Amino acid sequence: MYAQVIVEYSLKKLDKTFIYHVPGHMMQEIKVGMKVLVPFGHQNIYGFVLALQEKLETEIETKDIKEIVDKELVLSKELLAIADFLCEETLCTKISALQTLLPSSFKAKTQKHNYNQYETFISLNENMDLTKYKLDNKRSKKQLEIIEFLEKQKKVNKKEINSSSLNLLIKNEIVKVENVQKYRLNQEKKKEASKTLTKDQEQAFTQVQNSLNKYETFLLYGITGSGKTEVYLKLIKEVLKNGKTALMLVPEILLTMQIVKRFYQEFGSEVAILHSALSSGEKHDEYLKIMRHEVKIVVGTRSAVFAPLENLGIIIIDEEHSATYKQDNMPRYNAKDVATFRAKRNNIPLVLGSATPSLEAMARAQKQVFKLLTLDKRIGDAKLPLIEMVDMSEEMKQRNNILSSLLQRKIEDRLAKCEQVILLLNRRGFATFINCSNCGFTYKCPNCDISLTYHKSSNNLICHYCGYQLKKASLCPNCGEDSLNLYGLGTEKLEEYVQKRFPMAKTVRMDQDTTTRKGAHEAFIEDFLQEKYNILIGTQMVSKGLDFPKVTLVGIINADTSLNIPDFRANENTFALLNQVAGRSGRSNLIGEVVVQTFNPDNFVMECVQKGNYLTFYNQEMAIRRKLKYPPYYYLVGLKIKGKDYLKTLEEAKKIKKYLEQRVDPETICLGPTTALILKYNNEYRFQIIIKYRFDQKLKSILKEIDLMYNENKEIFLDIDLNPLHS
DNA sequence: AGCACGCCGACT
DNA sequence: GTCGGCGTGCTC
Repeated sequence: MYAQVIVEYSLKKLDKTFIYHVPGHMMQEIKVGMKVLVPFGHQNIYGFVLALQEKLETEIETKDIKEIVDKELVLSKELLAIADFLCEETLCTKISALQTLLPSSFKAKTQKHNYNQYETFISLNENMDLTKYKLDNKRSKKQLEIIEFLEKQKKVNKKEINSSSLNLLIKNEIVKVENVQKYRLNQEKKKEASKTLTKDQEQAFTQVQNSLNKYETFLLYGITGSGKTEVYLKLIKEVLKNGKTALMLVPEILLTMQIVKRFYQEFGSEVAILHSALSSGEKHDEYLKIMRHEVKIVVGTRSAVFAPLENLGIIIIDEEHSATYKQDNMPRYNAKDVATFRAKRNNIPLVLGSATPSLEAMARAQKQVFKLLTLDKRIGDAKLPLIEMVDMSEEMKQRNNILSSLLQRKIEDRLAKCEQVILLLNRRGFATFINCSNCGFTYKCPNCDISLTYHKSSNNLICHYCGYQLKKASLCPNCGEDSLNLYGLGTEKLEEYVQKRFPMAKTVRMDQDTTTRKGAHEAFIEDFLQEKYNILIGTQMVSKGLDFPKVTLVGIINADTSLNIPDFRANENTFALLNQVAGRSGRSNLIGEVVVQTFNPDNFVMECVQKGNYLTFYNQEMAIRRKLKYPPYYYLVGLKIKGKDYLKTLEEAKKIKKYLEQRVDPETICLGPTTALILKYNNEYRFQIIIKYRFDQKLKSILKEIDLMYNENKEIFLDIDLNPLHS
């Protein structure tokens, strides 16, 4: 028997199977989807078996497979099909598709490490004659004690006893030893009385329930606080009742910890979680639980969409509009597409939930491709917050350039009432750039084409793109004068300002800089929930999924930052972000307020945020997308051409553009090359070409061709992004 | 990716 | 005469 093996190196040249002979002793065990060790050239490397065959089609020399690496790991037909799908959707190699399906501990790679952890249990060996053993008067008192203890306890952890007498008992086979795999994460079920659903929730539930046995996509459009999670929980319970399994994706687990807790309460050890903040050992264990069918539900971030659940009954994607579902390095897959693929394959429903659906999703719902389910009321007596816009250009005249007088008054009011406040500023650090008033010098990143952000706590200047760091000098490094001025506002400065302005308030800042320590994020949230702080200051980290009943005021400090990014999704992202944060206010019986500080109060996005009107936003933004030929009316492809030499790279980009234009469908639009948003990044110049198309049968093969052409090129790097989220 | 093979420069 | 530089070519 022979096996087709794909090897561990991700190279276009090696993107094919190699045929190996299966030695006789492996014949019974070997299966398609297994990881094997094979001799390759002058070394032994790892690979996956993609097919088995009896005979060789052509007479070629073959080598023997060395060993089956892990008998438990067998990639299912479905996982292998997903790998094919990924190759097709992202133009990546087969092996890199397979590797991205797996947590790092299971990938095919040469360095290895044993991830399994065991616990040792001891018990009495029933096959031995205990009475006889005990009667032997050579036995020490300690030994007899242990035997007695084990007679009562039956089985105990070896750690509880561990003594030399125990070791003697083990040697004499009176006590037997058992190694049991220990999982790093364990959750007890804490049964909380299931909440009864509201009429709206019930209706949404029933509609999905009615199509549990067929492929259908639902868009659950539910405003913030409308209780989407409870609908998910009930659906999953229903699916489990039918003996099937469930997959639930969330944008970022840390920010959705409250949802995960709900899942643990409800399902306990039936849940596995998968996300990037887990250690590789923890991920390994969670993955094993899934493979061994010990869990029925997987909750996780993007890559959890590859969870090897069998007998899937439903896939749910919460916060469907979130950009985190798309991987922004190779392979650039979108978990939503993978979920759709799996839902189709398994004939099961896919539920997309959001308070601010992506335009793509809502457009499909409007065209009846997706079934629209609406939750337009908040649970309980909670009312939607009152949103006020403040024109910051007016405030600036009164020198209120950080907090408007309205926001200041309202903060004072909340502090007096002992209610809580969230302030959102989507920019970390202290000052966004530093400028010398004497000679005009500014600090810039030497690797990237942007100015450095000043972080006061560490007195560092940091590039937020490549991570370059520099200690800040007190005098201008160019002219030596003491005339460096700080401009721009970051969360660090905001916190300092708030502390000065409201000295009696306790503030806490949550951004990448304060939450790097593992668990810091959760600790902040827990403390804020317990009202140890009055004011929470943070980046968009504070916007998602959190439920603080005592928060009655949300201040959005600079609502325009995300609006001014030159990206076709800037409006959509801004609306989603502002709506999301606003939704943090007034989630209980207390009425909530939101103050949005903006320089563009007349912008339609701001108007829609103010009215909390998603559908108006949707309609207006759709008109813009149609006019400018952007998704969902057109599909996009983004090509990035990168290289160390500015001119050579630009020349090559122009060549690619020309080549494309000659070959694509006449209806297809090719734009560029233009400089990328950040022209120089990590010492490379970057240009981009955008392709817009509606139907183009040939496009993918043309792209594959171009990709191959630049594969060998050592000076120019080509990066193709099918359906990019940004442009 | 890694490793061998191969063909040119400064050394015991 | 040899050690070693890294260019190129191949891996069932």
